[in-house]
Amino acid sequence: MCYCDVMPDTAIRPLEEQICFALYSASRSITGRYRELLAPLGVTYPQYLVLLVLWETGTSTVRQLGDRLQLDSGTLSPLLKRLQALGLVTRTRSTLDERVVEISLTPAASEMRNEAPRIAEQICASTGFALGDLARLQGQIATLATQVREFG
Amino acid sequence: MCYCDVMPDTAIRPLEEQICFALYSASRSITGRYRELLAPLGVTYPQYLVLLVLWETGTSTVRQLGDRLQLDSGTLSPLLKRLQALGLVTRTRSTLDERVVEISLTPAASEMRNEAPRIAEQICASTGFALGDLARLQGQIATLATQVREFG
DNA sequence: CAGTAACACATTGTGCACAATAGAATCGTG
DNA sequence: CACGATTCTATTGTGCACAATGTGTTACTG
Repeated sequence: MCYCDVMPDTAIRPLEEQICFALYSASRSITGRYRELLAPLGVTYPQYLVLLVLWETGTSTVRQLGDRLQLDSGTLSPLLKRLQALGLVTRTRSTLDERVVEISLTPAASEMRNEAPRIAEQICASTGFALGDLARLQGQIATLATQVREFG
Repeated sequence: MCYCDVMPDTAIRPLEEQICFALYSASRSITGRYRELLAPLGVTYPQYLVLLVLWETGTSTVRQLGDRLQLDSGTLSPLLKRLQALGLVTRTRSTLDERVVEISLTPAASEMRNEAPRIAEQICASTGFALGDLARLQGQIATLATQVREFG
């Protein structure tokens, strides 16, 4: 019998002691902190994630963005249209493979990259964790996510 | 300077190494696992969280549910109406304070509680973590969330 | 090379999250 | 007791997530 979320007599652990609620709650808390920091830039956290990938790659297909962020086209298609409406990305259909849409940064979005280090720094500070502890924690959470996705 | 999400030369850490993305990604992964397990019961994960609280308290006000789950009425009001439509909760306005709406379990929802231990057990197994490690991880994540909410 | 399978992206519909606002009830203070 | 402030819930509007489906394109296979 598993004692993780369940007590011996089949009583249920309060949600404050369940791993999923911890992840769910923490994710929303830290996303809320990002919301404050990203407000001046006018983008949401999922939009910022797309920019993070594009700052690294320059150009990505919708598929590549989806693989990286674990998001499908149902989420990305409208999100990318909003980024395009904000003048931050361009969407051009590939000439080699007409199924593919390539997403590229505009100069405005490239400029925004300068703000990223300060934002990341403030997020780290908000956690109250030492950097080593934070890295260790991040690694364990990433391992758990991979495990659940692949062998759940 | 913070090295958590930021490299010395102001290069940005790839999102795979950022704590927020780890939380965001892990939360969605494990919620997806819950989705499979909860499908036979016909409820979503946020709805299940409400049931978890009510299995513990029997009756709660909307405010109490919101405090516990860190959700506001904009999220809870429609969610609770859906739970009512499913025949799992009743919503009655308090006679002592007419502003308050009290949420109570129906017998059908009380029955469902028997399924909870098995679900929790399978979630624990899906993580691939030892129970002690899982508890330690859960504690650290909860600490981080509190820190970000209160001192972010 | 014809036909079918696989792939990339978009669309539709449902259900969260959350900000902003509204409306009704209660509380506190003069 | 009056009345302004606070509390509790609901509503509206925007933006994710995700399942299911549709459409056009490319790849495979006989």
